[in-house]
Amino acid sequence: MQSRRGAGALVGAGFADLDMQATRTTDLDGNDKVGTICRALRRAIIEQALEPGAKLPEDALGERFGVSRTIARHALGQLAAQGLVELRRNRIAVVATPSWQEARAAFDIRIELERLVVRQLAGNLSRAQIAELKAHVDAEEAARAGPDAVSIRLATEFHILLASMTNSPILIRYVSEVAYRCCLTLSLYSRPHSSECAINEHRAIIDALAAGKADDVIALMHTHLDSVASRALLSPAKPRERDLLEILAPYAADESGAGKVRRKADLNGGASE
Amino acid sequence: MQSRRGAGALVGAGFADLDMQATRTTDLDGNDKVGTICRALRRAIIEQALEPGAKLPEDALGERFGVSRTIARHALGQLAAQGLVELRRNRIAVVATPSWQEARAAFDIRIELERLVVRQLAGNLSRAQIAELKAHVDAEEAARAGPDAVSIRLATEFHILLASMTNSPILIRYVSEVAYRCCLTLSLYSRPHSSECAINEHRAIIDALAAGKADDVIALMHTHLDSVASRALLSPAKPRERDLLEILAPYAADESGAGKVRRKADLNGGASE
DNA sequence: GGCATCAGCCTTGCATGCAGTTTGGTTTAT
DNA sequence: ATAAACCAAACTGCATGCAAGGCTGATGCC
Repeated sequence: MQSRRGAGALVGAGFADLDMQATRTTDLDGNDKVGTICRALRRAIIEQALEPGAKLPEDALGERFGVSRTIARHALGQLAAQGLVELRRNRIAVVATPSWQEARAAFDIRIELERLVVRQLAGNLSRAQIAELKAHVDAEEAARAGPDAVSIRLATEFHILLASMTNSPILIRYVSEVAYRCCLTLSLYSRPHSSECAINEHRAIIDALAAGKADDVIALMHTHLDSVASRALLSPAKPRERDLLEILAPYAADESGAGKVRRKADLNGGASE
Repeated sequence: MQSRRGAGALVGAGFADLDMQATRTTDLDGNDKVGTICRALRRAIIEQALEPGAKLPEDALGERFGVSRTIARHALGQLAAQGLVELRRNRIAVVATPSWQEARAAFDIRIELERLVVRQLAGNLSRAQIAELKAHVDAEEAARAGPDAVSIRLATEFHILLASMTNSPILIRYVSEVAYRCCLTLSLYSRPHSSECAINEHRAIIDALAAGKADDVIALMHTHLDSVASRALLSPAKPRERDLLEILAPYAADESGAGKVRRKADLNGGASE
């Protein structure tokens, strides 16, 4: 046994069912144990089982996945390279907590990358591929009954599925990475997910892709991603649990006027600094 | 000591002067030993001291940099995540050898990303930043006398310098990564580097940025990168040492001409051993 | 009572050791 | 002589052990 104390940090985070699942994505990670941990952690992150800021001690990870710290450490390094984890020297790794500006930048990048995807794909999809896309959207539809986390993951994976049809490893990788990053930001800034419109937009994109109308697809994808970003990032700062100092600011100075809600949050809220 | 055989693989690769240099770039890598090795290796790769396909045994790396295999391994993992190194299970890591299609895709992505950069930067640069850019181009100019490798590196770093002025960590990172990848492909497919035009184009971009004419800058950057890509990737396939089968094809049927060059050494020797 | 100091544990940083896989040369059988 | 089999060295995959740095709670001082 190697755990000392931190094991508890992860135990409650909902790992029960995603240990060895390690399904597709693409091949952002290898096929070895490191890759397994990466996929499991990423999935936990994008499904919000691990919220931004959650601690990821090497010991606990290693114990949980039945590997040594060495491997857990390596996996954290990979996830850090993908921007999902923050690694500070001599400190416990944590799930990344992108700022609002970073989130916005990620969406901007994503829009450009996915423009490349649909530009290349428009009119070049096989019948089987179109069927696969439609099946995925059907799965999204079905998942509306389930938890939001799954809907969000499926919506993200729709875009990754699209990218994977380009057969361009680089494009696939960057789209995957940035899509996951965007997905991560949703858990930070987005209000309860409303997926119905996204699903319709996905269907529209598929139709336009099948019709081969490149310009239309590009426009559709752009507005789709833009609206996703807008829904997610509407308020320049809606720090859920991000900055303890900001959260507690309203409570800080009101020893007297107990009923008041001092909107200190506007400070970094409006200015979006 | 820990080297067994492969130590020699790297000794001849020109590491003498780039061990602990570990200059800026941005913060693609950490500040620790792993980051040091990453930066050194990346620099060796983009300066073509390590050609695509060169072997990178963990032992040799560790010995050369005075660290254990663990660290060397981690560094290789990071570089693999950035696409500069290829990692196959149970096999020696090698410098990445992107296909022509991948190279083209990398340039396409780069064009989009750098469009974001200049769009954001146009008209928003301080006097000091403009001076810094001009100084960099001057350095490029000065480096024309030196080896091509340095010119290529400086040209790449001009773009990274631009990106770093956006203050968007994500954009900086992706531009850096993809720029390095493109730089790597130059050593595969490009003919002897001709840098004079690139330098002029860089100056033009700076001027347009300073003038704040966003559309002009975007167009300039686009044509600049496009021409770089064209110069580099003009011939859809010019495999320098890539495909052993292709290289040896001419030699296949001539047992008679014995006085020819003893190509045995170039087989795997040209790259690493 | 409040604040600075400090000690001990938790955690990371890194090296080393062992086991399994690949490699390339040698041996052996045809 | 050729090709299959084999064997030893090299290399990777991974776990473990030790030292150093950060965090937490306790102690002492103001």
